[in-house]
Amino acid sequence: MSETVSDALGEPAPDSFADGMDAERAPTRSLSVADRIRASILSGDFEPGARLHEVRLSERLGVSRTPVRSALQSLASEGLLEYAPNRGYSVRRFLTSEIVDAYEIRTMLESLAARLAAERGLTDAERAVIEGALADGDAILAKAELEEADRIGYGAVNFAFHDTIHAASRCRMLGDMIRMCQSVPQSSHRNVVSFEYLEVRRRHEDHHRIYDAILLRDAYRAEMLMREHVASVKTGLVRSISGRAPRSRR
Amino acid sequence: MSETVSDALGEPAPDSFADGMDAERAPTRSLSVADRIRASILSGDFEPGARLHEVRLSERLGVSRTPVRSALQSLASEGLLEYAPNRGYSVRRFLTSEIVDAYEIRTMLESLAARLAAERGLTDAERAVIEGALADGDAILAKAELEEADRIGYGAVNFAFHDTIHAASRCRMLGDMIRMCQSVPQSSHRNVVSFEYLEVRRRHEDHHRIYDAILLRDAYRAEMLMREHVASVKTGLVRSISGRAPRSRR
DNA sequence: ACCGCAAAAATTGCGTACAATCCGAGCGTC
DNA sequence: GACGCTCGGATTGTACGCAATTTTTGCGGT
Repeated sequence: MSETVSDALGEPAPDSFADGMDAERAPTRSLSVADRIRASILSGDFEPGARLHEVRLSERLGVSRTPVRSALQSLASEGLLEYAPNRGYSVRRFLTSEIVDAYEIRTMLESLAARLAAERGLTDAERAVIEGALADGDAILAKAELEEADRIGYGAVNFAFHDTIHAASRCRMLGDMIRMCQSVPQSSHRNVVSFEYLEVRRRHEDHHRIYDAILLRDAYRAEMLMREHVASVKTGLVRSISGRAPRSRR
Repeated sequence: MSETVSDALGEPAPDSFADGMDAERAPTRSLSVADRIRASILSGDFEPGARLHEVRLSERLGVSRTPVRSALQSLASEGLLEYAPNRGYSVRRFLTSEIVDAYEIRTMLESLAARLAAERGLTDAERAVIEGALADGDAILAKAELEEADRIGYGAVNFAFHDTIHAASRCRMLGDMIRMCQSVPQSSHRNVVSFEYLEVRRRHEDHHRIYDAILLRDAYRAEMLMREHVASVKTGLVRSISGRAPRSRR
């Protein structure tokens, strides 16, 4: 059993691209268009390095170039696209080294979030969410084997756990940066991390310990546990990339 | 003797706002306008929370609303402005806690950069730059007292040192994120950090040790030294904010 | 006076036309 | 045949006008 790395530590799922039926909950076309293009890229509709022509996108999406340009600029600032003046936007090409590096960064940021959460404490609501997530995870793992539905369920549990800690850090910039790390597409869904029962169980145990440390306001332990927790996912990713060490960069 | 925190670890200096004489080296109006508005904000031309009206800016800058809108969006993604759909952009208000938090984040990121630099090694050019910066710093500190020019000179030395390590991390996202931390305006140049001779000397000694660790490929030591190096600046900032502990948040 | 509501003003969002720039094909020269 | 140049098409950058939304203003009721 294995799943994409993205689920290993929790991540929102994209939806389809050119569905004109899009509910368009977004308050403005620019934002809506950005969401749709982002989802399209993350679902692999464009080759890495492909140019994104403003007119074609605007025709395909049924809007003018203006909101498309705005959306492209947003996506570039998110790191999903590259921009060259007078030469437009293209899908950013991620080297495997960049994907691994994103986990290095995320390791530092998530461990900081855990430390800050421990230092600053949790609200009642946050405690409730985490305890719910831990209980749900316990339930899923009570069975000795994981089905597809369990993996999806655990992904949600996992996301709730981490997301709540980000919130508990009371530091918006930190959450934003972690989001940027998560938005690095995992090499077009090609890189998978080992997702065996024991791996999940171990990560879930980590969650329990991290929560304990935060509750006890043990900032140092919370930081170190979270650091190891995320770093282990990186290690698994590196290993799965093909058993050999992360290849030289550039 | 003291200087703004921004110089304590190196940061580019902004230039004036509406100087139409602006060389406009930027390849496009949008980028040029973004630079000018950014400089204007960082130099304190706008109150925190102030709305930025597109038409007024476009008139003041002598361009149409289109590049202004593009520039505002860029600045918002940099974290300098806040955006609300249909309600425009306003200068982001930074709580002192957010400024301190930015240093917390930067501590983690810079220490990671130092570790990666140690793991991955320096190019000849990078070694040369750092050794030059260290030598220049030695020269400045040979005198037992610092004049204004020395402080400016040391700021440049300091910037070169850190910037080269960021580059040596071979991790673009890391550099980008550190830049975001640096772009948090230090509470309108009001927060200053102790900048006495001994403080600078100590930081310069840190630089020497960090460089040694990187040269020796001692990743752990490089990380820890850099962590303490940046954290000490944060501590100084917190102390200078008024001698009392960082006040409770929210 | 205070509150709610409606119309007007101000401001942002979007569409479209035009200008500037970039890229490649074709041609001429060496 | 290779190199450089010019020209044409394609694409992005900018200006401007109108539509949509928000905010302010003004009025009537209580």
